[in-house]
Parts: sequence; structure tokens; C-alpha cells
Amino acid sequence: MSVRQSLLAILDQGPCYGHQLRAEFDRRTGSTWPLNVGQIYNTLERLERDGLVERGDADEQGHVYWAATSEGSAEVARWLSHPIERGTGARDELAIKLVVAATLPGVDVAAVFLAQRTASGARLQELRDAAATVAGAGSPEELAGRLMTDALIFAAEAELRWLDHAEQRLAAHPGPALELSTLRPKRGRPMRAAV
Amino acid sequence: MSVRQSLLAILDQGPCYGHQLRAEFDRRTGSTWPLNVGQIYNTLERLERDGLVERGDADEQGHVYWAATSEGSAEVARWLSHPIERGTGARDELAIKLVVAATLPGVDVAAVFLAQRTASGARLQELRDAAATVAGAGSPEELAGRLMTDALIFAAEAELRWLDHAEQRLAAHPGPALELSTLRPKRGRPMRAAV
DNA sequence: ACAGCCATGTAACTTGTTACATGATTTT
DNA sequence: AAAATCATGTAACAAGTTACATGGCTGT
Repeated sequence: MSVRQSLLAILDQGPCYGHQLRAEFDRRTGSTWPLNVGQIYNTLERLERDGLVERGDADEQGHVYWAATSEGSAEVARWLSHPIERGTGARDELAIKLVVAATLPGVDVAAVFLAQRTASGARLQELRDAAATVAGAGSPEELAGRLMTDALIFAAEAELRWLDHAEQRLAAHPGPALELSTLRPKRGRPMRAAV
Repeated sequence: MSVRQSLLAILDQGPCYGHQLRAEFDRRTGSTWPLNVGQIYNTLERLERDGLVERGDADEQGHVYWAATSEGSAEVARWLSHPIERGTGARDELAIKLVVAATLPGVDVAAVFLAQRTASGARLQELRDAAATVAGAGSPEELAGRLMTDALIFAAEAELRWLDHAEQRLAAHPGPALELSTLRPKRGRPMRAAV
């Protein structure tokens, strides 16, 4: 929902046309998240369908301006006043993958953890390097970009901490691997064994 | 992709039928992530369409067993050997929302941050309470659940750290708010001002 | 003239998700 | 007999994403 809501929030500041919206999103997120132009138009149509924005007539340059409706403004207010509940609905892809992998017999869990830690560590270093080069952060755009980078750095650090933590915990326990077919039919022939 | 890939990986251990797959996913993720049963069947059909699984005949109980194809096994191996690149493609909804909010004139950024910090803090406390109750973590299932909870705790901590960090950074800078319409047409009348 | 960008759109597709229908079986 | 659970499915939708088509204008 972040693209949809962000575009609506920007539009709530005043009418914009497609490419302008894209540039605004780009500016405000420090160009951290690439956004395909086509998605702007899709999203605008969906917002229009939901009564949150209205499409205006094209001006002399052919720019089609879109404006938030009062319903759209209300939705923006609601978005801003309600916190985002992470972990409710949003799945942690990395944790799911590693825990599922850890419970699968015959999987080299250590290799999976190692590959992930290497990649996450490299990424963290990249992010820190990137952060160091924009240390100034004079303009609002630079500040926005820096905040985004910081968010990614904090997330990467948490990821690495969890990787260490999880591997320790797994090492401390015997075989967390789980065989298949613990589920058995209430009645009838026993469930077939894993291959 | 986590549901799709997890189901495929479980199936790679041996043939399963729909409800069994759901139970396996549930078990292996410590019942942290609810999974609608219908989604199992959707996902299986899509995996079949992509040639990664094959549907077997129903047995006497009417259980329809599905099995991974060799392509499916290869895909699982690929999944396990390649790390997940967070931040590439996966958008940070919270960071986007707060940074966009911070760049919008007329928004009470402090209130947005406060609401988020309150919610994130409460969630962190809930998670810590939950972690304390299963301190034992004897069975593999409990261990899996504990690892998931830990992942969420680490993420929530990172979130709170970033919130503090970002608010400090914003406080240290003047008005990071960005007016609309910095984009101007190459030619023609100037772009309309924000409302 | 030609390459490239600005600008608007369209069509298709992915994964995730829910609501619902149906029937068999099991428990109370 | 009624309620709950197991089990398989179907239909629809949301949000994100990409690839492509089209046209106008611009700079070389």
C-alpha cells in the first residue's frame, strides 16, 4: 500500500499530473525506490475507481491533472494518524525462509545461513559507504535519502543480529529438523512416509 | 514469494496433500503466520502451471497428493542457495510513509512519529512477553516459533531505533518539507502552485 | 533527420489474500 | 440431530510490477 498511499498523500497537497507525481515520489524518498512510470497511471485509475481522486481536463500542454477528493483527503488523514503494524499481515520473508529451511531434513542449514550472512553483511557495508558519501545532507532531498538509507542500515543490522542469534539457538538444540507426515488421517490407512 | 517457495520446499521432502501442506507450513513457522487454506490450492495450481509440482491421483480417502518435479527440486535448491536481498525490490513501508510524511508541508510529523513509536513499543512489549512464556522451547515447533518471535523482536527494536534516530535528524534540520511543483515544463506556462 | 526525453496510457501478469460452496466425517 | 472439523476447490480481488505503444517536442 505504500505506493498507493504515498501518491495519494502527495496529491492531497495539490493537483499533479502523472510524471510530476513520479518525480515528487522520487524526490521525497531520496530516489531510493525506483518507480515505473506506468505504475503511476495504474494507481491513479485505481484511486479514481475508489473515489479518492478525480481526473481533471488536460491543459494546453496535454498534462492531465489529478486532484484528491474529500474522501481522498480523509483517507490520507487516516493513513497518517494510524501507525503501521508490521508483523500483522506483512510476512518476514527472510525469517520464514530460514526457519523453514532449518526444519527441513537434509538441508545444509549452515550453508544457507552463511550465504545469507555474507550477502547481508556486504549489503550493510554498501549502505554504510553510501551513507558516508552523503554525510552532508544539506537539502531536504538529501536528508530524505539519508533517512531511507539509515532505515535500511538499521534493518540490515537487525537482520545480521538475528542471523547470529538464530544460528546460536539452533546450534544449542539437537535436530530441529521435522519429518513430514506428522499429520495422519483420523481413520483409514496411515499416511505415506516421506520420500 | 515466501509462501510459494516454502510450500514447494516442503513438498520437495515428499508428496503431500493440501491440508497437510498447510499443517506443515504452520508447524515449521511456529504458527506465527496464519495461512488461509484456499491459498494452498491456488498456490499448488500455480506451481503446477509452472511445471514445479505434479498432481497425483486421489487415494481412498480422497486425499490429493502433490509432488515436486525435478524442476521443482532444482528451484528449491536455487532458493536455498541464493540469499534474500532485502531492500532490493522489497519496499520499507514504514520508512516510506514517515519520510513522505516528513516532506509534506502541513503535516504534524511529530504526531505521526509519536503514534508509530507508541504502537511499535507496545508491539515490542507484546513480543517480549510472548517470548518469555515459551522460554523453554523444548520441541522443534516451539523453537521455530521462538525464532520467528525473535526475528520480529529484532525488527521491532530496529524500527524503534530508527524512529528515534530519524526524529533527531529531522529536529536538527530546518524545514524538510517540500513544496509541490518543483517540476516545471520545459516550455509553456508555469506549473500551477500547490493549493 | 534522428535520437532522446517527456508524457500518457494499456495490457498482461505475479503473489498474496479472502469469501464462499460443497461434501464427508467426526464429535457432542 | 446438530455442530465442528477435514478436505478440496472456485471465483474474485488487491497491490505491485513490467513491457509495450503512441505521440509530441527538443537538441544536435
